[in-house]
Amino acid sequence: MRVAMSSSPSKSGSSCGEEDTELRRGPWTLEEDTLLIHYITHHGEGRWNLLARCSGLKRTGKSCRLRWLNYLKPDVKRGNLSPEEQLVILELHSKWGNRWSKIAQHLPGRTDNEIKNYWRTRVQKQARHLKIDENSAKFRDAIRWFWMPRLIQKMEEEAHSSSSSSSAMETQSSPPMSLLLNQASQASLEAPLQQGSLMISEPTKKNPSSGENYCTSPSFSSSHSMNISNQFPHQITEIPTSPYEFGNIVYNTNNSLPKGCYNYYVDNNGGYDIEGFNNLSSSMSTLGHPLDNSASAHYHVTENNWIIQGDVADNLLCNMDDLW
DNA sequence: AAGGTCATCAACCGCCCTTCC
DNA sequence: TGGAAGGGCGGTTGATGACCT
Repeated sequence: MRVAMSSSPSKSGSSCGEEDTELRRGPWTLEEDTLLIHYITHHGEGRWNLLARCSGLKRTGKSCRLRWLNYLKPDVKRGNLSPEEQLVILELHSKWGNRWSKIAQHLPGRTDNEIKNYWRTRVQKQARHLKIDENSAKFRDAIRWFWMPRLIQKMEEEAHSSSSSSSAMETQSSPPMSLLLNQASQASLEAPLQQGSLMISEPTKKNPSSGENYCTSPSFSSSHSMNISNQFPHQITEIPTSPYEFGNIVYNTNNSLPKGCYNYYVDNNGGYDIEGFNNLSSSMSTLGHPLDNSASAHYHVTENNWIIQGDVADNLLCNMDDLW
């Protein structure tokens, strides 16, 4: 069937009277919204073409459905995506690609359209800025190694700020983080192309590399640990065997954490810049860092843990607050 | 202040699958 | 069983507002 966006009336039988000759298009008016809400309130969802005919709306069934699902439905969330939600999107997109509706199932209140728009306007934009193919392993690694840790950092920051202001409020507003991440983890288990699961752990107290207590920037009392189980990521090329640095960012491997763990440590500084990221990216590529774009080799994450730490990373990385 | 550019997002399009008759 | 209708999904477009010069 092809829904003709034309003025031709429906051929199917209908008890809802005469059809109009002109179907409306474009932005919905308040009157149309009210009409749609009123109709669905009394008749429920579904049978969208019938709804379109019977409600008096001069819209196609598809248009009505889209308007309801993406905008009018009571449980649709409005406003910016939280860092937790962004993290889930990044994680699930790495598994499923552009399966927006499937990803949306794990983000209560968010629509596939919203997630798709987010990806196109934010994520793809960064790929363009970095001059990296959005589908490349390099870009996926950039997301995993820098942007996801940054989101985790923001989540921690928000958790700290909300806990300091009101623990009661936190229990009201924070559950989506654990909920969503659990869902992402569960989704990973269900995914046919399973590449890993994702969870947020309690802050690690020790630097796994040195065994010493790990200390981030003064304004941030705990490090962030992101554990991602094995089989992930599959594109990464080679692993450094000893710590090495870029500016104040240290890359390290160690075997002190349980196999299957994949840890990021990010400091609390923001204010990154695109150029810095590009420099970092190219530097890492020359040394065979995961940002290397070679797809021929495989990274066995079960044997390694990476550390990224520093206190003036703002000179090296993108400004995540601007990016996201 | 005005015009140009860019980013965002609601809405539409076309394809495809499922359900119904 | 096959065609029509209903509905879902990913890709794309265009209106609008923010920002810049």
